[in-house]
Amino acid sequence: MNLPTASLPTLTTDIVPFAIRGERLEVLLARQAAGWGLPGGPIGVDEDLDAAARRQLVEQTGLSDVYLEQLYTFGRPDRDPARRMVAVAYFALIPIASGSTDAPAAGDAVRWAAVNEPPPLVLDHGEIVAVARRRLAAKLLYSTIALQLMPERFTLSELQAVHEIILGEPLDKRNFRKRVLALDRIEATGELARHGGRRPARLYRALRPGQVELIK
Amino acid sequence: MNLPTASLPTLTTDIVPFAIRGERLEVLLARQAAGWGLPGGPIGVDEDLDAAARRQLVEQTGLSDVYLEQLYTFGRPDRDPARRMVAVAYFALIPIASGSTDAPAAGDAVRWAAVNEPPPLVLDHGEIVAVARRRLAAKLLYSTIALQLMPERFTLSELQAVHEIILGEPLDKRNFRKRVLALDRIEATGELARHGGRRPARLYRALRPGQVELIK
DNA sequence: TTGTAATAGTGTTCAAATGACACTAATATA
DNA sequence: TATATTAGTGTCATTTGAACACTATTACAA
Repeated sequence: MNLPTASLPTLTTDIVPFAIRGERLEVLLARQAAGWGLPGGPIGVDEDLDAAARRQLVEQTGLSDVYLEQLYTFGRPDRDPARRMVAVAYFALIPIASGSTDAPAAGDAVRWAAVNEPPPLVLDHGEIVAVARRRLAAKLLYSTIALQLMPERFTLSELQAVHEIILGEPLDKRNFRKRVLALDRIEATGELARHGGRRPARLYRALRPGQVELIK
Repeated sequence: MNLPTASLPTLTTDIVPFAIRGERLEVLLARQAAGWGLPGGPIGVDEDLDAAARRQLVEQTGLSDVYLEQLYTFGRPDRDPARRMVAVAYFALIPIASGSTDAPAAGDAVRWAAVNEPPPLVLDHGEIVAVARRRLAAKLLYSTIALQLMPERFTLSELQAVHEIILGEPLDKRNFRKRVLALDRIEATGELARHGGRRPARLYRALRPGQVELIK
């Protein structure tokens, strides 16, 4: 097995796995020798970039079949003091755990952290999270990307809460519903969500679940 | 000097240098062994990604001090049949040559090509140009990026023509002027552009020339 | 010198989209 | 049966966007 030579930077991926948990936007971190950081690692010699990100996410967090999008490539020569590393960064969107367990896997090798009050992260991972967060917030406004954070069935109140959490500001309930229904990207299932102690809400589902489309 | 080993992909940049020439959007190509392709090449072991792109653009085309933005990282394992190459792609915006010469440099090592009817390019460079073109068109709508294609002083008709060429559709003259002036990112210099044979136009300049700002 | 060709410059009106705003409905539980 | 809690619904005013035509200024030709 060959080791990196001095003639080439090492190429890695770093993945920012986002999920809405409780009332916050959180990131899933992976334990590393130097502290907490983003999941990711070296890209195989003949491995596709997207495939590498997907593989590392599964290996390190157990998460599969999630939305994944290339974010930016970080390559400041001093971003890793030890050796030259260039990271192709991705972000992943993990649906809200609708039922059952929400711990993805891997005992104490991973942890969730709030994006707003993040713990110190290794290298420039804090910056990568910040860039990813900005991109996510921007895309909320002109795409259907928020649906990738939702479970298969969800209520309009839940969808609105997701928008409010990411944008960091309250939205008008009637205007939100008007807009989101006019887009014609979700449909009512006919079922009701019953939680207890209040009026049950209609459940909706995405018309084209896998796709992220530009809107307006 | 070390050569690439089998354990790491080779990291390169590819730059899509856009300019408005005549009535078309064009790209500057560099002659390569296998045909015409984008300027670019290997990134130095301790070289910053942006710096590498900038260096290669100067070396291969003579263009310096242009707007440069990271586009996307292309890494399909089969994109180069010879060896594994991962390319961090950039696009550059070159101001319309206001006066004097517009040939950037480097005799027959470079050539301009229309983006609409592009010649066959090496590897996946055709795809990279297409992605860059889409990004440029998208950014026209929500940023001041078009100003990076303008000379220091320009007329509103010229600015409108740039938009029309990139968007591929005619724009209403009065609405265009209303919008662009309301943004408050350019100012009249007080000078007039005189070309001959017609009414001279007012010259404008960017208020913050280097900056690309998000609008509306 | 006058006429012509060419481009610069300028407002209004209508339609559509956006944003603000408050009450009734349905359920679980005390 | 009363109460607490969340779901669900429409209108109006303002802002924004789109369509639209004529006059002004110059160079050059007749």
